[in-house]
Amino acid sequence: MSRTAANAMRAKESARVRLAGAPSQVTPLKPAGRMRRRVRRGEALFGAGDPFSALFVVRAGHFKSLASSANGQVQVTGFPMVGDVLGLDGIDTGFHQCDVVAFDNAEVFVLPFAECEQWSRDTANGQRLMRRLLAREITRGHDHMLLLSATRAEQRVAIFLLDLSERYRRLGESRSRFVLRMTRQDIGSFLGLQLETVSRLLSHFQREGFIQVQGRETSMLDFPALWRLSGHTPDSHRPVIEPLLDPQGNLLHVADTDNGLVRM
Amino acid sequence: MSRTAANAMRAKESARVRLAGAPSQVTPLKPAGRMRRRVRRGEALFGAGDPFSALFVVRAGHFKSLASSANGQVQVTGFPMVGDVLGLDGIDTGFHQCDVVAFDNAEVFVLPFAECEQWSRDTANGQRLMRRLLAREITRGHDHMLLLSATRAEQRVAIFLLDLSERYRRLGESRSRFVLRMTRQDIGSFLGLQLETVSRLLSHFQREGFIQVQGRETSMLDFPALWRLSGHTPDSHRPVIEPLLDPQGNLLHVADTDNGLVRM
DNA sequence: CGCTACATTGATGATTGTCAACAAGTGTGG
DNA sequence: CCACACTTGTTGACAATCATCAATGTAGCG
Repeated sequence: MSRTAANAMRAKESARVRLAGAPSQVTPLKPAGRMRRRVRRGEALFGAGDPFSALFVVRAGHFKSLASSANGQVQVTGFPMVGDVLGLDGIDTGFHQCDVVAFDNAEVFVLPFAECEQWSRDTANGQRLMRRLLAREITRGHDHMLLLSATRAEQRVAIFLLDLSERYRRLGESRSRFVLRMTRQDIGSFLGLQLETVSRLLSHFQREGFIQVQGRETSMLDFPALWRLSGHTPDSHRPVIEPLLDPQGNLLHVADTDNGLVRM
Repeated sequence: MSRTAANAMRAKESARVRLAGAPSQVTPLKPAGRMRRRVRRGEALFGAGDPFSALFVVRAGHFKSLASSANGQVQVTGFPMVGDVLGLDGIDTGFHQCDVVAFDNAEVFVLPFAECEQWSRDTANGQRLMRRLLAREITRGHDHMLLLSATRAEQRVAIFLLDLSERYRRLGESRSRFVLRMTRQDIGSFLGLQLETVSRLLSHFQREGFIQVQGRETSMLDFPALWRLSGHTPDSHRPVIEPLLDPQGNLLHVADTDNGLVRM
């Protein structure tokens, strides 16, 4: 089954189930998610210092986001992919604080921030959604800090692989076979390690039979072993991230009383 | 563009606009900041899993905030003090994700979240303030990640000391003499180091004449040296953090077009 | 006053960063 | 189409930093 089909099915079911419980919560929503922007491989969606005017939702492609300190130190803070929201870092100051660069030819939905603000003012759902997007970003930051302070490099790499795998699974793709879009250096920066350490550990995991790597082609062979190395358990992971848009680009509606979604 | 350049640009623009446009932005604000809560030394203001119902602004005292992962790993994510806002992490799920513990007998203003929501819906200023509080927390997270990925422990400790010094200065206290409220272990957790490493580096800094430490009594003796170790420059630091309340507990008002403050 | 938590310091070894060489893949231009 | 430069990835040798273990000292608190 194609990934699109799988997602459509899930979305449909989700809509049905939730509609029963929270019909009164449904309110009309402007189809602002129609505006799109293409970003070519290697190009930046936006850079630190750019004036902030819109949020973006990834529709296709893979990105990396980079935070940089004044002294020139740069760190990869994330690898956004389909369904992820970008640009939240610009809300505070009105200027983006991060660079976001595309790994491949990508496409994003553009949500002009003025509209988001309006929507956030006019509807309780909009307000909730905006708040939760921001709050989730904070939680993501905490998770990353915990990752960075994980003592052993082995542990960090294992967590990284499992996390990526889980994200692909949620998108309806294979959780055991995927392509690493980023370089070893990007991974290293994200994990607070040198690229050689990353390379060595991937090779090590392969020798142990936990994974198979050939360049960026990756297969997860032994999940239990990786979970053991990661120090976590499969279910100990974060709650499911609610998408803002469905695969067709329709805005979703966040109900109040539960964490469910209603398709508009 | 570098962060420094962006900040400089913003500051300049902000200054200009503030003088011209801000006064008309003033609107009445409910004095919700009057409700208080005391927290005794060692007690938790809230803990992970507690239902979220309010935000807090520190009025007096010192805290540490702790993020914990499912496997039991705990990390210090910050050392909130007077003027800092606590509880933002609970907005997403309705339950707090962090523990916040007082180092001394402390007092906080309580801002019931229902009021914040109402205020955020009814006034443009409220909306802005809420958003910016959240967005700032995201930026703070990025800064901490950069700190954690600073390669050398020496650098991390230097940054930690300078950051603390700067925060005290902003509160009108001495930037060169202060007391570390937290243990070496807390510092280590915050910096991703072992407590022994922290202790050793503080001793080392003292031998070099950069600081003087005696237990938790700390004097900063050689700022230039510390800046050099930190890899930063004094002005490369964060923009001034806007307080939510002034020292008397009056709510402040954030104007729209700039980053200035107007006292209500 | 003794207990407990906290801090300092030393010795040691493991993990990881650094430097270096080389291989493999990618894109460019002749 | 091939040669070439360039980026990326792998692997080895070595050194340095930092974690670990352990002993001792110190301050705060009942």
